Amino acid sequence: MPRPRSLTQGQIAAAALAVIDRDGLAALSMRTVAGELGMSTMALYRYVGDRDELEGLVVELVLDGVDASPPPGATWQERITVLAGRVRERVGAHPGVVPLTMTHRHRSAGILRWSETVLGVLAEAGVEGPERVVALRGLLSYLIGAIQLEHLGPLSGEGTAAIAGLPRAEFPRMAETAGHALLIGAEEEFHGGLAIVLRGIAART
Amino acid sequence: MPRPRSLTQGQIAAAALAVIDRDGLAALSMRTVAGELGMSTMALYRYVGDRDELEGLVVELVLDGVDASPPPGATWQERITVLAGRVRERVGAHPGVVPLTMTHRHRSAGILRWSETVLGVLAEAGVEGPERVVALRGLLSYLIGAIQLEHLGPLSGEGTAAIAGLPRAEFPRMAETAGHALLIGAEEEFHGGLAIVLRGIAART
DNA sequence: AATCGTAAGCGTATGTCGTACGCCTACGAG
DNA sequence: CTCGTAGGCGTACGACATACGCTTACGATT
Repeated sequence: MPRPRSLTQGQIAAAALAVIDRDGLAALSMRTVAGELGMSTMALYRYVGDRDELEGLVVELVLDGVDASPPPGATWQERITVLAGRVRERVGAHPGVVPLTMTHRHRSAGILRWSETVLGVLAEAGVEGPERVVALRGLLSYLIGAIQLEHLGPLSGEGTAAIAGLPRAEFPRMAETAGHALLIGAEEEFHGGLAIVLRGIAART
Repeated sequence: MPRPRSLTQGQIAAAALAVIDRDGLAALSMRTVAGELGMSTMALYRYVGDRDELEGLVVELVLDGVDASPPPGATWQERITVLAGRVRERVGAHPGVVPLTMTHRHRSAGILRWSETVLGVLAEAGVEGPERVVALRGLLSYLIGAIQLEHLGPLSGEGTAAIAGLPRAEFPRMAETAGHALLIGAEEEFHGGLAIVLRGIAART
């Protein structure tokens, strides 16, 4: 009977994501998103309860875009690598939302499906019971940390600069390591770390 | 010649940390910290350039409290476990600062010393060159992710509730896994995941 | 075709935030 | 005793989230 809604939550989320992608996370506000949609600020509150919920929708939009279907791959390690890569790729396409993903991760049905698929692959690999819980959480921990390190770590090269300027006498290993670090790309680093975790799961006692 | 400073940056950071520990991260503002110190709001700006710098000081205070001395332990795995545990313990004592640690991590000299020590232990273990960089970053990724998962994951049990209410038919593995998850404490989960990473480093090709 | 209840959409207002700017004043060197 | 410097503070401004109440478009009913 009443007036129909003119926008879906998906359109709201898309507008917010557009603001973040264009002007950065700091530019996200109820005003900017409303402006992006051509509505007044308060009209937005007919669609979302508060700013927090808006952020949740953005994360949902990004994370639900992750393909959770069982991936190709000869071994279970390859399959999990594909699955992890999908998350990294999708989130990496919108670096601004990285800080939001942690707090709103649980709202995404897509990421739950993704977890379900990962658990299936782990089961294939013979990982069972509590061991499988620990493996999944370990994998998730690495994935979260690695993505954050990749996108929030340098922060305009501040970190790299700090390490480069370290007193070599007091930090001999760091200085040496910084040299090696230059030879390694982000991609290689991510997959190298992931390979460590996968070897660790495979080599369970 | 001029009037001497009446406060150190350490005292400022301690006041801010007290606010966070008592009233949560959301309560942190220039006004509340100034109030905690018994000064006016603007007096604070004689000590810190802006809010961002204040946050950096808090992270520094927390992270510099991590003992970076070479730890006891028969094997290198045990030594790294002790080192990682120190960070988890220290940060876990101030859960409110967890969201700040990622963005301001690099400002802490203490965490650099900690990294130096970790690199030393990895060297002992025979991990060299670029392989050592990947191992350190992998370890860091896991540590960051695990700590965040531990402190931002449940968020008033919202995540657990969401998983518990999942349609069993569509998410058979998740349902099964949730059951196992109840048997595992946070401590056990953290060390289990860390053990995976350490096994993965040990089993390097 | 006329009516009317409902919810969409908006304008205004409040309180909080970070912080720019300028004044006053305590201090220690001369 | 004096005076330049820098510490400390009050006021003010613009941006923010959001509570509240008004107006208006719509579609189901008459």
